Amino acid sequence: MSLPHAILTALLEKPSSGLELTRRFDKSIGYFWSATHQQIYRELGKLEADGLIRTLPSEQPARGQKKSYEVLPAGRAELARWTGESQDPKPLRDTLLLRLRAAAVVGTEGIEADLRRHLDLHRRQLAEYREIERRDFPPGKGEPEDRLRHLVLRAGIDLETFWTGWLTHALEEFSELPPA
Amino acid sequence: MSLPHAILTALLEKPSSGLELTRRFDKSIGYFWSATHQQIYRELGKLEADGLIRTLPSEQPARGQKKSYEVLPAGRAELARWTGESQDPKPLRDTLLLRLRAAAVVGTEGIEADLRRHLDLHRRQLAEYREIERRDFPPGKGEPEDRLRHLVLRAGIDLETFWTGWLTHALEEFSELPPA
DNA sequence: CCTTACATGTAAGCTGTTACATGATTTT
DNA sequence: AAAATCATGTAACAGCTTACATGTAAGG
Repeated sequence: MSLPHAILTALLEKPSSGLELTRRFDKSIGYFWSATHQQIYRELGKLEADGLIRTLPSEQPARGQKKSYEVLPAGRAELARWTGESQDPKPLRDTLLLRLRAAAVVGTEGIEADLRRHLDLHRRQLAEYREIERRDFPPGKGEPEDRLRHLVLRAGIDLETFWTGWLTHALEEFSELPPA
Repeated sequence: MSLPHAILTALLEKPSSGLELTRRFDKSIGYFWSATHQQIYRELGKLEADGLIRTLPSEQPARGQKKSYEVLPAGRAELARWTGESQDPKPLRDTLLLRLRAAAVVGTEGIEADLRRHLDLHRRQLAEYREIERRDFPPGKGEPEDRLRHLVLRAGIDLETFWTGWLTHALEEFSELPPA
């Protein structure tokens, strides 16, 4: 149950409307926690009902009208509590690895092209992360909050580096495999 | 929708009962696709209803009695189709990275201890994978199926290597951060 | 006006999680 | 005979996905 906390974090960084949040979940936040607009609207309703956020007083709510939210003290407290809590890492669930394991049984027909496609996607993502790093985190120390955010971005960079490396290796293996 | 295909793969590798599958999902298969026994029993029912698997003829089904399944030709065909299909990689969803991002806003209270705990867990997992590699994949070429399975295990090893490296780096950063 | 983009929301279905229920087998 | 373990299953709920519905605002 992390979506409400992802939204609280986003709103603390900057009060936003549902659609603005959706946009931000397609970028920075979405790099490690994705969500659709339906998830976000539903969760905003719950958070408001629970008294963790409220609509900005300046704007009057109406259907089809923009409605921005900000975090209340109770919301900040809940986020701090959740952040400091001990949590177990979730077991991995990766379709591509599963498909490779299946391919060992039913044959590799068609999967090599998709490995190439994934490699390309991960290379693009890696390039994007590196560009963000160059732009937002110039060499030098910076504020503690920036160092934490840089650390998170570093995880993204290292993960994409892993995938591109592993996929490259996988494709080499395929080129040595007997043809189907 | 990958659980049925994970089960088909497991059953092709070896016909099994629900509980045996559950055990195997706690080990090898579960390293990249986890599932609880309730998910497995429900899915076995669906797969049987869809004519993709059947109970072994030798055993008569009864509540509380062991009931083993094997894959039918239609099941193998469906697995081959799914394996060769083009699929997009799922966006990352990682709670630890989210918590770090939240910590940049609400403070790092309590999170450092959990980073240490995660580092320890990932080190153990890495050691386990390396032991499996040593035991099951001795140097030398081997059969194509084995090379594919080795490739999958390699992904696990490289992923755990990434996490241990990144967590070590993260803890170094924390030691340089001003105390809360 | 008409279309497009913006903005919020409803509904249904599927997947995953947690707690519990029931019968069979083995051990003490 | 009781207790523990094996094995399968039911029920309820929470979370995510997909498709659709509704209204507003801006540009041509």
